[in-house]
Amino acid sequence: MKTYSISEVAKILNLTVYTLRYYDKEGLMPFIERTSSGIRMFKETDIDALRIIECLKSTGMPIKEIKNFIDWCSDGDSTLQQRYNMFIERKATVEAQMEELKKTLELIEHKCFYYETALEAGTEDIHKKNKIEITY
Amino acid sequence: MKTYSISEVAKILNLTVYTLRYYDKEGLMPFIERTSSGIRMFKETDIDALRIIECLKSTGMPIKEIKNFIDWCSDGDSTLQQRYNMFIERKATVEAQMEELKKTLELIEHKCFYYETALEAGTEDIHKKNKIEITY
DNA sequence: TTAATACTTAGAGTTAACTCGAGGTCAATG
DNA sequence: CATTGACCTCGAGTTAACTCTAAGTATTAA
Repeated sequence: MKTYSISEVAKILNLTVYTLRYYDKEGLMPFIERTSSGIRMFKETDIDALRIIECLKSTGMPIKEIKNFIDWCSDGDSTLQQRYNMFIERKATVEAQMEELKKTLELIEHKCFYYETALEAGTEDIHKKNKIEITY
Repeated sequence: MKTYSISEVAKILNLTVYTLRYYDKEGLMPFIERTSSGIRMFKETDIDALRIIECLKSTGMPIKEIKNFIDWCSDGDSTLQQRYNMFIERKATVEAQMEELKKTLELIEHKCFYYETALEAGTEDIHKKNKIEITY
């Protein structure tokens, strides 16, 4: 079974070796095996696990909470409910984030339009009722 | 014209007074007027400006870059192009973030399904070809 | 066999974004 | 006229997530 070095994994996942070692130090990678001389050997399944970690991270989950999940995984079937609950909760937060982003995008698109017309007019004043105000 | 105190604005925008003062310290609020005794008086337009700041922040823009934008606003029409470019760029990053989130959501939904079936079966083993592996 | 290269650890340093404490001012109320 | 509460500044402290340095080990290539 092929294994990967830390720098190979860093390249694959677009992370730095520092970050990977930091994750290991924080207990996010209890599954990584080592050579007799202590060098980490990453299996394909380890890389998949890291992808899940990255996925959770991208939902804004702090590393300490991700560690809880990793610990539950090591604990086996007795923690299935917790893990399920966690993903259901994550699903809700991501959906909320998408809603947030949608609103953000709308405001930004409005501003794009605002500046487009201001550029055409050569001045922002066309958007101001009262020309003394500055609109941010 | 009605004005608001810092604590009122904090309540409206769901921020702390500490955060608002921090933004001011960082130069994000050069437009806020003060009473003769130095107390900040927020106008409606100031609150709108803060909403834009929050919007930019929610796209992941660091405060120093938001400050650039605020400075451009104070500089007037000569910076219209920069500000337009900035919003176009923000639009692109938000769209990329939405794509990212979509993928994240798919993975999470997959995991919800994974744990749902595992819970029904009472064990995670049903998902494993090789029952010795742990799947994270 | 020696040089280069990639790995190891422990622990210190960095950065962003708050977050707060101390000490002070000011306006209103009993 | 003293007290209360909301405001002020300055600067220190906190936290998360890296990011890096130093000192050392292991593997390969000439």
